[in-house]
Amino acid sequence: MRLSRYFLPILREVPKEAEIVSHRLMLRSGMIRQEAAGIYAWLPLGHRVLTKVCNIIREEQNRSGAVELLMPPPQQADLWRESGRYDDYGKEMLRIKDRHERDILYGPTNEEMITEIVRAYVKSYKALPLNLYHIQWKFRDELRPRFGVYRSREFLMKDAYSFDLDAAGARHAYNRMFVAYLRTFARMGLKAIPMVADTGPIGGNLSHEFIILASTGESEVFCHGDYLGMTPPPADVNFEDAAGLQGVFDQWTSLYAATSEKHDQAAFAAIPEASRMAARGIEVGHIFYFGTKYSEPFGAKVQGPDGAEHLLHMGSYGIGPSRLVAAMIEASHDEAGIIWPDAVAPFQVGILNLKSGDSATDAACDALYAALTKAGYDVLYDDTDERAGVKFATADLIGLPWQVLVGPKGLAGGKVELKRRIDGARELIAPADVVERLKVG
RNA sequence: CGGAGCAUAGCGCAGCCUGGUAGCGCAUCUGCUUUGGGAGCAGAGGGUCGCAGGUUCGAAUCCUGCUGCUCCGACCA
Repeated sequence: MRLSRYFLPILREVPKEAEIVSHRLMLRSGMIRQEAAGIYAWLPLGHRVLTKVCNIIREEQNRSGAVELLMPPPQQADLWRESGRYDDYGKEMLRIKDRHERDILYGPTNEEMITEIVRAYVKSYKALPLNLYHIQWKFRDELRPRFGVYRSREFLMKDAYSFDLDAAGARHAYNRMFVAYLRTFARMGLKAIPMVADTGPIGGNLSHEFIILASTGESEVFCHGDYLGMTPPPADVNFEDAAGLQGVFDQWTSLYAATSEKHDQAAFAAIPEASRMAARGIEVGHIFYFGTKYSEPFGAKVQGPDGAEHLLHMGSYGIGPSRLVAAMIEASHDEAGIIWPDAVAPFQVGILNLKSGDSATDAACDALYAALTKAGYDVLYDDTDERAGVKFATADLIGLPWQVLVGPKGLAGGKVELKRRIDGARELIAPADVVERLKVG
């Protein structure tokens, strides 16, 4: 993409409402624009990151055996009356009347709808296990939205719902998601720690929050320091192997880790002092096993091998991609701007033409742009006629992981400069070697 | 939902108290000079001063109502 043809509204000054660093940087780098309290438009740069985050989530959900569908944001109130949550949910639920005075709501979650769908079609244990997920906009009318897309009213959520014949099957389903989540966050360059959690209004008896550590995190968390050194499960983990997955689960839950609500001072004190970590955390995922809480009111049953009818055992599993984007910035930035992990960077490589209009520099940039694009990289080519300093500042602000600086000084020696955003390391390199060099990482 | 505040150009702000032709910085456009870490000079464009009433010869400014937004607290992917 040529920057001169792109839509990247960079702000030099920060809008006053932005309190936390991720909100400030998302506004400054032209990723989002606020349209109302807690409601945001995703501008092209932000949309690119959000899309990449969703794709990683999607790949790992699919790998674990979950199946994607798409349910609508508006739902009929009657569906929620079946579970009793239409009255329970309170003012967080956005309620609407259509032209026929029918009660409609903008979905804050989808347990009811997915249970209705499964109830309609799934009649036999042979269709199980089943895990259906979608990535869709949710609305929760928060008392006080804040911190940009971190706590917005409209937000994107990946929500998965598992259906099994019995508690043992549901436990396997829970562990599949547990492992998929470990992999998902690791691929985004995040160290997410699973912590014992409250089940809250969703109900149930087994639940974990996935927390990443960041000094600006909302909740206080306590855990064993060894979590930071643990290796996530590999890509070829066997999701059919119930015992193997339970082993991974046991390993990742063997050490102490809890949010402040579930904190056990005595257990924490038992950890050797050097390994005790008390920090701030950001919740980026939450998984629940809740048994027959919804299948019972909905009458969602299948016939088992014994010929009898069995209520489905369910779990639900959420990740907020829009919040995740903000969380990644909280966890990875410096004074100059965002530092994106390669996997989610809006563009992997930036080409900075330090002297637009100089024919040799233009030609070198054009050639590099063509070569990198052909090699499959997402490239942002800054071909504007801004000064070099402006281009450096822009590339660092929007967090391009690799930056190729092309100017007359370097080209005089047959070189361009390759800069790594994360540590500022630079190396002089021949333009023809850039593609090969990036493969090394 | 309790408490506090704000609303004037894309962004940040002044002007309001004491009514009298709507301003500053950044950004944008034009020209010249610059050109490897957010350039300089000169010029230009851009506003129903959140909305609706009222007071007044005259309202950004005073009064009333409304709307939107932000911050602090309790709740939340």
